[in-house]
Amino acid sequence: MSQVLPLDGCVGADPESQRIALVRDRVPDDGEAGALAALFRLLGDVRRTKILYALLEAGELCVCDISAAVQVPEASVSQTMRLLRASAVVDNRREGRRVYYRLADAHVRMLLDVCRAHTGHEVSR
Amino acid sequence: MSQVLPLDGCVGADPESQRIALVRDRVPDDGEAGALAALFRLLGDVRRTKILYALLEAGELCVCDISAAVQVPEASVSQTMRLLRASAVVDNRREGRRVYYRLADAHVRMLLDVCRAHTGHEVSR
DNA sequence: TCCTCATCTGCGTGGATCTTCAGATAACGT
DNA sequence: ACGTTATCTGAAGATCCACGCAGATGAGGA
Repeated sequence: MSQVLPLDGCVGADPESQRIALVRDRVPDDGEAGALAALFRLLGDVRRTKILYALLEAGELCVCDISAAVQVPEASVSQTMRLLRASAVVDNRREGRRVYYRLADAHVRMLLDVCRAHTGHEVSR
Repeated sequence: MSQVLPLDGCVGADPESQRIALVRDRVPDDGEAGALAALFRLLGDVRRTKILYALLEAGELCVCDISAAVQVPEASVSQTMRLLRASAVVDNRREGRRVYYRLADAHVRMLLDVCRAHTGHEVSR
């Protein structure tokens, strides 16, 4: 493990440093920050991003449909969906030999919308 | 480049496959998906996540303040901020020998809020 | 001008992650 | 029960990226 930082530099004993101490206490700890980062990292892949936006458009798709929609081998899609489902980003529903996937909740849809808005490729609705 | 997939599997010529074709056209292309994924990936790191939430709390912090708040060497913070600034996730302002960073816009703040809400660590406001 | 402090940059290494292949499992129709 | 189709799983190889050090740059004060 890394030793505690000396806390030198421009930080002194002024009221300013007390403000920093307050911020330090409110910053997410390793556990929470890890969970938050894991969610973002899950969305941070071109293939997964395409799949998620396909689901955002279509509402519900099975593996072979996703494969056709984003031009990715079915085995890869399946593996990707496992990751997304493990982190509750998507839900699944079995119907016969097909497994249909959909975005898990409104939070995920909101993340996708806000991100697209930020990058400027906003969709005219 | 990768050859086009055979499009076999469960996809036929039914109206269903036409729906899939429509979805395929609306899925972000490699360029846009790359930009979207890059933004998410940028947020998908424990260190960066902590820094961003620190900025969300504090509003504006200089490199040495961030270093103290998240317990990370200043050089590492500096390097991290360069990445975040390159993708317009944060803005910076120079004042004397200090450089103050802040979250770039409301979109970023919204992403952080929604993500925190999804992981269940919601803040009481 | 010289010195100090805050910040920035380049490089090498280690670890984590994505991709693909090949086979296993599950469900349906006959 | 058998064969076919859709989906899932495990492992190996290649790739990418973060981390930390060590030195460079820029700004301010004496």
